[in-house]
Amino acid sequence: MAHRGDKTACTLHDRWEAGAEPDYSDCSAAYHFLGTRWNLQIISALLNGYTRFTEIAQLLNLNSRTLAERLKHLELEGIVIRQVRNPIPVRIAYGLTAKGQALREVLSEIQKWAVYADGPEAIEVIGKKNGGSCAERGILQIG
Amino acid sequence: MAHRGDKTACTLHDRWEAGAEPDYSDCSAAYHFLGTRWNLQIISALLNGYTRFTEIAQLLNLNSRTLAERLKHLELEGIVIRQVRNPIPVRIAYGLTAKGQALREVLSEIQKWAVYADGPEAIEVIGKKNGGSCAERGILQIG
DNA sequence: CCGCATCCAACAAGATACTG
DNA sequence: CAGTATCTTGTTGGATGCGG
Repeated sequence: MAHRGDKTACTLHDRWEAGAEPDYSDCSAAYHFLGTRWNLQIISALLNGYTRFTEIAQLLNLNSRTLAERLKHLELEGIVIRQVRNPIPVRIAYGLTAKGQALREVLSEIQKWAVYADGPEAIEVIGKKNGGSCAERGILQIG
Repeated sequence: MAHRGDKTACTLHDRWEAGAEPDYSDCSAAYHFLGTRWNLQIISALLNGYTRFTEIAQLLNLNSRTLAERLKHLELEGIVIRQVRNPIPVRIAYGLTAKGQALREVLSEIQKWAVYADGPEAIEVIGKKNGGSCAERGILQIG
């Protein structure tokens, strides 16, 4: 996942120097982070009160290796806290920092979008599996 | 179970029909989609008015193979439209459907979060506008 | 047992070259 | 310009195994 960094490198400064608009510049880091697989789901699980490693792994059907890796990243980002609750048997509780909890707004927006996206217009796709063609609906406007 | 090869035209509906549990929320499909690499950045670019293939590729430092793949996928999801503007020389304009534009709210929330997240903790980076070292603080893991 | 590290197969993304 | 073909590299995730 380090490919892009080599080229684009430090996004914030580079974009400023390049004269890019603040619109895009500030959040390429956030996009990259949120666009990393499982991060959204993990945060969602934590927001919903799940705190244990294996709980989350089972909930998301995620193997332990990847989960451990993601949690470590999230910890380094200051989004997740790791608390050792019990030494033996090992009991660890994961939770969100303030910065992590601030993502609740984002996740909430995503939920709203998901409902909208599944609701009005994505209804006739149900005949999947067979034809395989997924999108045939009339599409609307262009930016 | 393999969450791996989801790349093949796996739509939102495919996901929940495949047995994604609504346990933690009913939008795991949306999480999966938004959590797919490059999708957020591509949508952001489109929202910001970029319409051309090479434009987007350069903006994101993304190679053409992956960009083509992602755009095709986004088209199948009904989020992106591909319009042929000129046959020769080939001129194609990409844009967002209504469903895609509805993501503006989500991206906007992400921006807000990014500002907040960079604010209190990564002040040094934001403070200076001219060149120099990119990130002292570890928040921007980009890479 | 629980959390996590290590090894390894499978797949996704990058670089480059090439077509219309 | 907008892709496709192909080869190479990097990342992901399952199996396994270990320390506590």
